[in-house]
Amino acid sequence: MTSARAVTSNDVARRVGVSQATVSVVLNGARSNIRVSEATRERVTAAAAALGYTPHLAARALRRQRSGIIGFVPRIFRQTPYERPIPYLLSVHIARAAMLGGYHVIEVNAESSEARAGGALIEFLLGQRVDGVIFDAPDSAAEVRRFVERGVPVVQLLRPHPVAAASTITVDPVAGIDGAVAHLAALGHRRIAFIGSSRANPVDQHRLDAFVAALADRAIPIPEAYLQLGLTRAVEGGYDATETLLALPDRPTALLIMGDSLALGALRALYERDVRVPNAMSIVSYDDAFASFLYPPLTSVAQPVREVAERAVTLLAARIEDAAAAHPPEHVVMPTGLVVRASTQPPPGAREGETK
Amino acid sequence: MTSARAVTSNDVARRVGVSQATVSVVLNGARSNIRVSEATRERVTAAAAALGYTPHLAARALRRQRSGIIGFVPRIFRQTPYERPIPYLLSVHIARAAMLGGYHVIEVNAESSEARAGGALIEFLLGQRVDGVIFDAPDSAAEVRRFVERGVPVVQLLRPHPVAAASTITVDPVAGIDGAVAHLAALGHRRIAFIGSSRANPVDQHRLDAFVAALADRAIPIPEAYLQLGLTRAVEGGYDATETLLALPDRPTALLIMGDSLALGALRALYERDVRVPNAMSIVSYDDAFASFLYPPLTSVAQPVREVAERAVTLLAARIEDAAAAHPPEHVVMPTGLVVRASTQPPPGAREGETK
DNA sequence: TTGTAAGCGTTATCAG
DNA sequence: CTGATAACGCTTACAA
Repeated sequence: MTSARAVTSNDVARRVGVSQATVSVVLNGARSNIRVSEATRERVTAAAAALGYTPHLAARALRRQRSGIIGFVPRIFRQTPYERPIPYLLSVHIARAAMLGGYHVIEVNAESSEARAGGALIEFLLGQRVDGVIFDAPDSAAEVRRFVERGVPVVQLLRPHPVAAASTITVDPVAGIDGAVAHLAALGHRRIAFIGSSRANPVDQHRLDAFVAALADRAIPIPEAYLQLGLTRAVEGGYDATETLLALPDRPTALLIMGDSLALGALRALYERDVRVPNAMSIVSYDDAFASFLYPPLTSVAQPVREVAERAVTLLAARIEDAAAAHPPEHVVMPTGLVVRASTQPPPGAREGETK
Repeated sequence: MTSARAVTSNDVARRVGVSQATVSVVLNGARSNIRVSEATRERVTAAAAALGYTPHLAARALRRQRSGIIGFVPRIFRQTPYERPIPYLLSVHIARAAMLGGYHVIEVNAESSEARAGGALIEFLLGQRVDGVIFDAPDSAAEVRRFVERGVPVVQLLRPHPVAAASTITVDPVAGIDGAVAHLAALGHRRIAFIGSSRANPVDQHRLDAFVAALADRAIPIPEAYLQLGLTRAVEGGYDATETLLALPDRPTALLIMGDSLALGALRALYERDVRVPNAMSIVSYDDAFASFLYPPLTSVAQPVREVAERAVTLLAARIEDAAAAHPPEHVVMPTGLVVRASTQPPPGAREGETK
């Protein structure tokens, strides 16, 4: 019932009647020129399969001075997974891209800031001697530096901290947000409100700026009350902001909402008040994570999450596989785009009339 | 710019002017009785901190013959968390519980059956010499056996395969489903439809049986057309099933839906046809994963996901930490319960009248 | 109280 | 073409 000691390359060697080194050479494929006869090669692979041999990765990592592992540190949880769709998608795509590149991913999750503050998760990745690390919106610059200091290649995604030697891959919201405003304006909307996060983070500020600029370009006025910022709790934040907007004397006809989770809350507020989407209110979300699953399927500003993930992996792989070369940090910026679905329509009284 | 070799316990030792073994003893805390003087202890810990020493886990695992890692193999991906809510929650709770128990979790994900079939993920966990494995609805019994054969403790969650030596933690749907039917019946519903998966899996069969039995107990008839089974794609499956039910001449007044994702699709179909929930149609979902975020917040049969996760970890920990003892497989069954929210109401013409 | 040394399972560098 | 052999960084008897 208890585990007999796991089978080692030595066991395989003994069974074939060959040295352990030969087993290693055979099993590592075409490395170090083809020096083994076809006959022994076959006997070795057969024996390995028969015994169910699986190389001990820890031993290999120790010897090779390379773990073959990329660490992934997603942003801290808020509430439930359903309120953090982007890190989830990143996780999926990073794992896939890494496997294609011959790496494995170890993802460390903390459900709270405190759990993370202890540093146990970071310490775990350091202890595993990960070959590279991907941060999604790191908690602090200090976390990032832990790796940089040790010469571990790091790439920060989406909401980077300013750390000199770390690469970043971010998304430029301008094209998507301008596209969204253009789309709404073309439909005839002139009362467009914005639901977003506080301006504390430059990324959020950037989105807001893009929105304000897009309105200005089209000479669309923007009352102060149309800017709903500083939301903390995702779904509930969207709900509250929408309630506030609906109570306004001059209610907006369209909402630009900085996240699918926020949009979920907004939809709820609208349903409750019987404000139909898109008939009475148009909605555009940001993320395009699960926007297509909602009813109505939401027009959304799409972040190229998959491309970001793939780029992150190839960027790390290049640094890992040629550690000797100088690798100045790269700063990649990827574009956003608009996906039009069923949540946008001309505003209520514009059905047949001015398109302006 | 390139990584100087990572700092080892040897480096720490040299800096303090003490043997490497002493460093190891100090840093492993109170293990192997207190044999080091307070003075050297302090100098060692100080030096370790100063140098930023992090033990090389691979080396430790090699020596200790224990990785300190629990593997988690969630069921195969479907797109977003909204289509696979349960494994997502399991992941969160397993990671938390493991950390509390002094373990780390490595979770391996495949976005498709093919990616998994290659066995690279399983091979990775075997190679890491995980101390134990948690499967969430394993893909095949063969996967599970790979670990059992090697004496690695295994626990299968929710949808186990019949593998002799593996423990299981499952959920009994009866209490929750009977509770749901009782709740609907008490509200006056007599036309209750069921949206679920094919009967291929015993777990799904069990849920269906529970539903049929609950109806029989209350002498509520169940037309064949009210059983919508064999759905494959989660959100879309719920949508299609609901459309079919709405087209029936004798339309149901309540839906019992075997998953939050299915319910998401159902809600969409209902919104599209302007069937108001709960006024014109009552809905109960199964899972209670994100049921509370939808509008209206759904009455739902709750699976004790967190308890399942915690139990899985403690079960494994017991086996890992006392490998010598005989550990017959355990088969834990946990109960479900009903959470009443806003998606259930008396059926349309029963507002004031017969309750029976 | 501390140091020495063996060995965990690999890979890689040598000779043969 | 193949076999010794020396690390990799750590834990743990055992010796001093």
